[in-house]
Amino acid sequence: MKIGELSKKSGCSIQTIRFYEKQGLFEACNRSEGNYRIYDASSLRALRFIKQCRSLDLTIIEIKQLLDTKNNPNKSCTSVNNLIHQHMVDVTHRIAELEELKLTLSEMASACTDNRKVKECGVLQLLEE
Amino acid sequence: MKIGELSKKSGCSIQTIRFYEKQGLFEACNRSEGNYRIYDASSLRALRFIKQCRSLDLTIIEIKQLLDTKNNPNKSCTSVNNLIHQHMVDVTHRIAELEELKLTLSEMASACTDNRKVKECGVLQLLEE
DNA sequence: GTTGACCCTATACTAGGTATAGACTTTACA
DNA sequence: TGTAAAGTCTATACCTAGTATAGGGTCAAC
Repeated sequence: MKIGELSKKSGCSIQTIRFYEKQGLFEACNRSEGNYRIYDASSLRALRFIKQCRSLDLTIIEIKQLLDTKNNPNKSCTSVNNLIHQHMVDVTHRIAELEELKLTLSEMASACTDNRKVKECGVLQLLEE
Repeated sequence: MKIGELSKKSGCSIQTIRFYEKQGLFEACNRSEGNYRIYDASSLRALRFIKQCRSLDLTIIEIKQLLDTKNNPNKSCTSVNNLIHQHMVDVTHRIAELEELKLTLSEMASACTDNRKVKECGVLQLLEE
């Protein structure tokens, strides 16, 4: 199949597929006589794997490491477990930050009401502090 | 005061201060004979305002709009209230996304234990799906 | 033969900075 | 007075994970 079909089947844009290839994440594939990229079912599986990882917010470098690990079936998978665990820690931390931000924003919001003038705006006054 | 002192007092790096100036967020200031930037107390207040806004995750464009609004003291401050409100909505939404991600990650994590081999790794198997 | 859909590469752009290189200015000290 | 160190200047490149565009080539149908 050509890149357009792979794009539709995978849900990745054509640009993204070419981008992944350039990043060394997605193997460069065979080309047709006219220099078109030609993919098969295993390309689709590989791309879906990448997409799954991205949906977990793994970085491209981390995904590369995962792919590397996958190529050594007899090694220990500890690094994979660690990666997931560290991500959970990071996400938990980020959530806490955002909760705090939300609180600050709600305090801001309650410092003012509509229909005031800029010079009386409670929000702007808080921002000045 | 020179940029180094302003940097220390504001907590913004020197690069960041120059970056804000370039973005039109922070007014270009007077220069010394040797072309050094010279700031005063009002520069510090302005920079702190910007820093407050950035700590709320307001974008540079949004901060510009706030600064613009501040220059019209007699206009209504509705746009300021809307900005804060919209940010709360965005943050709330982002938190929900991250909570979902966290759940997915924890399901992933519990699919495997350390000391397995890569080919038996429960995390990798989930990622293949 | 020409139209339209598809594909190619290369390059620039996004946000909010950070990091360098190479040069100039100022300050401190001997 | 000379010099070394610290501070500052501009310009440029880099970061992430793509997205957008320009300018061209390929392929199938009509």
